[in-house]
Amino acid sequence: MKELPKEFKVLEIEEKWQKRWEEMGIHRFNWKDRKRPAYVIDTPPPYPSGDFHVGNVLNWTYFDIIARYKRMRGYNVLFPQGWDCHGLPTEVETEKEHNIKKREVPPDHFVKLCEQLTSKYIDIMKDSIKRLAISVDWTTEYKTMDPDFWRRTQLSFILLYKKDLIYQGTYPINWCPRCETAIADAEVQHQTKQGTLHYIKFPLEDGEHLTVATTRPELLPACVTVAVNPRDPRYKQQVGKTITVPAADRTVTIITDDLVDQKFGTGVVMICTYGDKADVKCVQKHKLPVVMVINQKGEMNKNAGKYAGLTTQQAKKTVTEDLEKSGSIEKTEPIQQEVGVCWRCDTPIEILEQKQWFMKTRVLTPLVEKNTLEITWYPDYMKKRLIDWAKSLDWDWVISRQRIFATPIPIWYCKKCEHVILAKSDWIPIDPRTEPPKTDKCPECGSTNFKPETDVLDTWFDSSISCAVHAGWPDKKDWQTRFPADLHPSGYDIIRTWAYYLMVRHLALFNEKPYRSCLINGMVLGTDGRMMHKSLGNYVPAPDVLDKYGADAARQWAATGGATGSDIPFRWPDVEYAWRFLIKLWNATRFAGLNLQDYAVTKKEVQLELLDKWLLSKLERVTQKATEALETCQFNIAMEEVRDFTWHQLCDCYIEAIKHRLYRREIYGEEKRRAAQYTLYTAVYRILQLLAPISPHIAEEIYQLMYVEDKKHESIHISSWPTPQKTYEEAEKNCELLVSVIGEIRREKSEKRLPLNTPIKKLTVYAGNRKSAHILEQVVEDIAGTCKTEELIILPEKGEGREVQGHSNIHYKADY
RNA sequence: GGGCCGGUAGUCUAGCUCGGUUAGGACAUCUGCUUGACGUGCAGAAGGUCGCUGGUUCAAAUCCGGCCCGGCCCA
Repeated sequence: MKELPKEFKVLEIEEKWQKRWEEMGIHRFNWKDRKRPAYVIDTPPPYPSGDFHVGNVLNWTYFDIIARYKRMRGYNVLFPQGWDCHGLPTEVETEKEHNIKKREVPPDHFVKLCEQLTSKYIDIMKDSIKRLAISVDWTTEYKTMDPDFWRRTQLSFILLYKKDLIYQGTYPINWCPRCETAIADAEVQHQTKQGTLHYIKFPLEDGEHLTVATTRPELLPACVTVAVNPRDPRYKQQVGKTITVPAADRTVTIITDDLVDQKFGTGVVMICTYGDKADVKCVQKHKLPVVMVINQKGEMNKNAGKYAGLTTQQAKKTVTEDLEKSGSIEKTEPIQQEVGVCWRCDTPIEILEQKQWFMKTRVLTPLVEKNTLEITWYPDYMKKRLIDWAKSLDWDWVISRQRIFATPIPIWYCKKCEHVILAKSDWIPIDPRTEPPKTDKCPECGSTNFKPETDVLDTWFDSSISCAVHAGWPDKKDWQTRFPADLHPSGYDIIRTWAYYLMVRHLALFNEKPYRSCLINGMVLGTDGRMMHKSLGNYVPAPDVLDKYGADAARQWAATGGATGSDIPFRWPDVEYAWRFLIKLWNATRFAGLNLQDYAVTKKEVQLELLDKWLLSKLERVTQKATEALETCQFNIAMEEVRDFTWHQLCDCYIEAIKHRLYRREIYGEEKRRAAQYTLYTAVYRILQLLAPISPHIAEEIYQLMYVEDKKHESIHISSWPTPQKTYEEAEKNCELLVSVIGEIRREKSEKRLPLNTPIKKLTVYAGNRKSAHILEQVVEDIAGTCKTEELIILPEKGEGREVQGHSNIHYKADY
């Protein structure tokens, strides 16, 4: 057994073990192991943004704790690591960096530039992940931009196409005019914005008019009807009449629809192509004409007449001015409105009708619900978010994107007959933008001229097959033995995307749920209580924390910040407290080490004192509680149990009370010293084991110095998780008396402003009855030794003096 | 408008599933103290209408109803 150095050099130690673990390969999954059960983590591949913030620290710590815990429980843990590379921000940044427009260079060239940028960011994030000691198996690393990965994405497309779950069609979709691409419902966020409600007069044939309230006068050229609620008595007479749309050369017929809210504006609304989803519903229901007035860049097109060429903002202004001139505006008023915006760039989205590729997701909703309910959720109520989301979807998933850096859609079209040619599974990976189909002629018309599909796939189409890919699909024949994954971790903000897309895609492909349990983390809040965000100035980069206090402390903050699933405020004092605990543990084990130098580990029975049994019994309870807590992902409880036991039970109470035995064997004897040594040795090792999943470096460092020769595991992280041992219930109960008496004496010394090591000349304890007296007699040495008592008398009778808190029949008198 | 979550000392948080201990802890505050591992420490102290309200119960932070406030998601 080696002595621990006086100083605990956190950063040095952490770096050392991160390297050694990688050399040892203890985090690697054994693909051939048939003995140990596998435990598969569906690591969400991060998007390589180059940032690793404390929010990442939180969620990565959560599932790394599970990974390390499960390894110690004897599982063959598959903890893979991928990168979800494709994405619009990378395209935008690449354009900026090289001062080019993506459509101006060949797609394969642009993709190369995006790949370079992505690789740079992956390296940065990889460093942070390693510094946090996330125990991923780096031999499994993959990038969704690698052809070997997108081969799988394309294969999934082919399979779903053949299952008739993918179709092409012209439907309304969400469109980001800045990104110039379709986006899915999940990619639309809602913001409250200040808008203006315009009350516009629509002339009736008889010279009267109806007033329509709208926030989007620029859509007047797209107005195809005017609607009122069928139960609205104000407009009963007008239904069916013809009305003129101002600013557009058009008359329409007034209809009724239940969707119209009588209380909004005047109760008369215009239906256009498309102001919102309600318009879409109304147009479909009444089979109204579609008049697209906005193009893909967010500009008015020729259908907008004189407004063609203006942006929607300019058009809003110009139309309003025109209406004012003609006296068509009755009034305007400010209004708070919810606007759908693109989640990547905050640009208000438009609803356009376009030819796109879709996956049939809504037909799977009952299956999604059933499987969601079969999954274990931590915490349980989070399942509702997924179910509610799935049920609320109005449209199928639009999977085509008008971008470049993404997985190509493996489709060509016959130039002559428009026949769709789907890639065969042995053609992929293939990029239709640069490669022709591997066939001579169109199977329909025999033509040899093809044109490629230039659209690409939604990035979620890559990342939503991760569970199957991690398991080894489609190449490893036994991939289904590792599927579904045991754990899918996710923030609650991405349940509707990540958790949902995984669910719907794996169900569609394999008719099986992708994961058996789902671990949800909350958001990290800044010290001001608001969600941590760069723009709010309350942002803390992870390296700041790691540089100052190290990974073990940062991980403790993550574990103890709050209940799993709830939002966790970032607090420097918490990290500092965690760091102080590490120092405390270091010093306690250093004390143990110094006093264990002559301790020989043998199987020989030791004669345990009451206090030893008390500590060992408490140790078993902590073990049990920590185990139960980890089994249910209650990291805060697990850590607090270990921390509280170590700091208070072991250090403040037990160590202080055995010093006399350790230091003065000539008085107390070798056997009692050995019992204290055995107890210390056992307790410290157990603490290290319980702490290992949460603060892995310090646990390893102390283990390697003090225990490796005896325990012989290459690393503490592959030692077996402790199973419950014998408890001593009577010793626990009796020792509470001892602890109370010592506590009362300390309190008295404190009140009298005396140092704790002030000797007591004579201490007389009135135990109140024979039973208590008998118990205290067994621990006289502990009381005397801890409280520096020269003469100690225990009497069974009741007596005068200071009352021991919690034991009203016990009193004592101390003479100093 | 709907759904979900939260409201516990100055601040943050645990406990609520399954009602019963003096409501646990951290930070901050105050008072002391070299206990031969640790002042990065130790021993103490003070600080609470458990959002409000009604109900169930012998008993409610905990269960049920209503309301108020905050957050998130969705219309």
